[in-house]
Amino acid sequence: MKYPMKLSNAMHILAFIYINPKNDLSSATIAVSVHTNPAYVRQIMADLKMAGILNNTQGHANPTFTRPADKITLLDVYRAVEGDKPLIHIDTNINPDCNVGVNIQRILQEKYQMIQKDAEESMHKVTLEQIVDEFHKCTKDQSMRWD
Amino acid sequence: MKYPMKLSNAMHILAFIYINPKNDLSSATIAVSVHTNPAYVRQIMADLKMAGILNNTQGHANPTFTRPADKITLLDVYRAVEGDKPLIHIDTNINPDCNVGVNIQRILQEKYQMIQKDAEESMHKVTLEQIVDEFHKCTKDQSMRWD
DNA sequence: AATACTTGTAAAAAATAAAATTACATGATA
DNA sequence: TATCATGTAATTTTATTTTTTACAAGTATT
Repeated sequence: MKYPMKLSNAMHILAFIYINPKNDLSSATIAVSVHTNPAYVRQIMADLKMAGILNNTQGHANPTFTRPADKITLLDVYRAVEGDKPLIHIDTNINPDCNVGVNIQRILQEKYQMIQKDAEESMHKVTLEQIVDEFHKCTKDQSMRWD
Repeated sequence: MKYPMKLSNAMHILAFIYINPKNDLSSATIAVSVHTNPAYVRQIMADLKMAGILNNTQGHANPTFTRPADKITLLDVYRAVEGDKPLIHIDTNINPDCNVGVNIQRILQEKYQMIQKDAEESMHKVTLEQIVDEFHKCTKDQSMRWD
C-alpha cells in the first residue's frame, strides 16, 4: 500500500523513543521496529525536529523530546509530517470555463476546511502520553516505565 | 498515488445535475465540466447509483436523484465513492515481532476511528442543497432554479 | 589521529493507488 | 435499422509516497 503513513510512522517512532529511553535509539534500531530503512526514519525525525518536537545531535543517537509527552499531540505530529496537506482534496483541475465547476469546488473547499478543523480538534485531544499509557496498560508490562 | 478526488468529482456531478436539470446530462457533457472523460463520470455515477443516491437508465441520459437534495449529504457521497476507506491510515506493515509496533498501531487505529467519526459527523451536516444554494447566491443567478 | 560509529540530506528509483483511457456489450430513441 | 446513450471490465498513464543509494559531516572510543 502507498497510502500516506508518515503520521503513523512518526507516532511509532516517538512511542518507541518514549518506551525505550535507555535502549539504543539509532535510526537503524528504530527502522527494524517500523519495518523500514534508517534513512526514512531519519527523514521523519528531521520533520519532527524541524517542528520543534524532537531534539537530536548529528553523529550521536540520543533523540529526546523538547517537552513532556502529554504536550505532544497527534495534531502536532500531523502538522510536522504533513504540513498543510488536508485530509480531503478539492479538484483543482476542473474546466476553468465552467461556472459550475469553478464555484462548486470553491464552495466544497470551505466545507472541507470545516471538516478539517473538526478532525484537527479531535487530533489535538490525543497525546503521545495517552497512547503510551494505553500501550503499557494493554501489555501489562510497566517494568520499562522510566517516569 | 494521486490524491483521491472521487468525492469532489461526485459532488461536482451531483451539483451539475441539480443546477442544469433541463440540460443535456450525458456523461460526455458532464465530463467537459469536470475536465475528465465520460467513462470516469459513468464510473462515479455507478457508485452513486449503487449507493441509492442516483437513478439512471442505461442507454438514456436522464439521471435523477432518488431523494431531495437536502437529504443527500457529503457523508452519503463519501461513503458511496470511498466505501470504508478511512481518511487516515495506520501502518499495517510494521515488524510483527515488535511489541511496540504492533500495539502502537492498534491503539492509533482506535484514535483514528474517533477522528474519522468526528469528520463524518461534520460531513453529515453538509447537504447537496446547501452547496447548490451557496452556488446560486454567489453567482447571483437564480434564473436556472427549478424548485 | 585513526576508526567506526552516527546523523543529516539530497537525489534517484521503485512501488502503488488513483485517474485516464480503451473497448465493447447492452439499452433507448427516432 | 442507425445512432445515440449507459454500464462495465481491463489496461495504461500519472502522481505521490516510500525506498534506496550515496555521501558529507559530527561523535566517541581507542
